[in-house]
Amino acid sequence: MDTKKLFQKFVAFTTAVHRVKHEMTKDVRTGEITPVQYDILEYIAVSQPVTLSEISDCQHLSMPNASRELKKLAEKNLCEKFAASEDRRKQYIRLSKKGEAMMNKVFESVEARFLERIKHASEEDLKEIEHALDVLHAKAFYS
Amino acid sequence: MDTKKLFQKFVAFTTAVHRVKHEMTKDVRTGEITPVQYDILEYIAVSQPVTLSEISDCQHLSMPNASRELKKLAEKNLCEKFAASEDRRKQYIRLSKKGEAMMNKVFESVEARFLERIKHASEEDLKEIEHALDVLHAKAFYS
DNA sequence: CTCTTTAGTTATCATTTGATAAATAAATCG
DNA sequence: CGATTTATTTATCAAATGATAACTAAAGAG
Repeated sequence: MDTKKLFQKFVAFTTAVHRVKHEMTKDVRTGEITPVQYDILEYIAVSQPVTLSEISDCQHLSMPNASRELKKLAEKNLCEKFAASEDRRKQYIRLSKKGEAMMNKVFESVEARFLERIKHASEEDLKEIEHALDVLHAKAFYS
Repeated sequence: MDTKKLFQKFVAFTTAVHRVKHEMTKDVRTGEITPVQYDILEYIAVSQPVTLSEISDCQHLSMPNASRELKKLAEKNLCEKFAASEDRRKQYIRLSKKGEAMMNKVFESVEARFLERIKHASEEDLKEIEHALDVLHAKAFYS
């Protein structure tokens, strides 16, 4: 196998994923939050409940900066902190009602665009897409 | 086909691509340039020669901001502008020798990590990966 | 019970990024 | 030719982000 060619495809593909993701989410960000705050909210939505340390690690933010941004999100009533019973230093974070509502709207909108994007795909195509997602996730974009 | 489930895979996959790309490129950025400047350089490297307007469009930067960042890159001798003969308002932009050298090193390093990432894949696996890249690029992450 | 480590906060400062207004200069349109 | 559009620049300001130091409070180790 010509891995050089494979690598080029890998790069082009990665760029395409970036572009498409940006296009699908660019206007879902309300004026209320910054890009970094949106990323944090998205992460919480998918992984809640999470700790501050996890946000810091996964979003590549220092603890002080993560703490600051989370405070702003809490002030905007988009997420809530609650103490962990096992360890009183820790706190778990989850979306508030308002945060849930916002992220639900976001995901609905993104899903609609996704469906639009695959609307001309046949049942076969969809199977192929699903399989391709599984393959790449497992063999190239694993953690 | 359960498109709900497919959408969830799509989201999880997109996140994984982000994460992997970040991991593969995080330390290739020398201290000399900012993240936005790195993105511009990467875009020039792949698409050169490009115009300022193209950078502005593709990198989602306003013209004034694109112009500013490009000026900084030119001052660092990482890229060069040259007038377009057809239209004297335009200028084409390409990497300088130094910029080429920098980006070559970057791509080498990323390629090495890519190879590391797929080193345990069999010849069959590689074929499957390549096919999956083609399928997804054409049917889900097209432009 | 001290010592060290872990989780998180607050404050501060520098840098980066984004947004906007106003300018130049060349191309194109009528 | 004059008016408009296109490509780009410069300047300026506000906001977002990143980095660092110094702090509190609880947990865990010996």
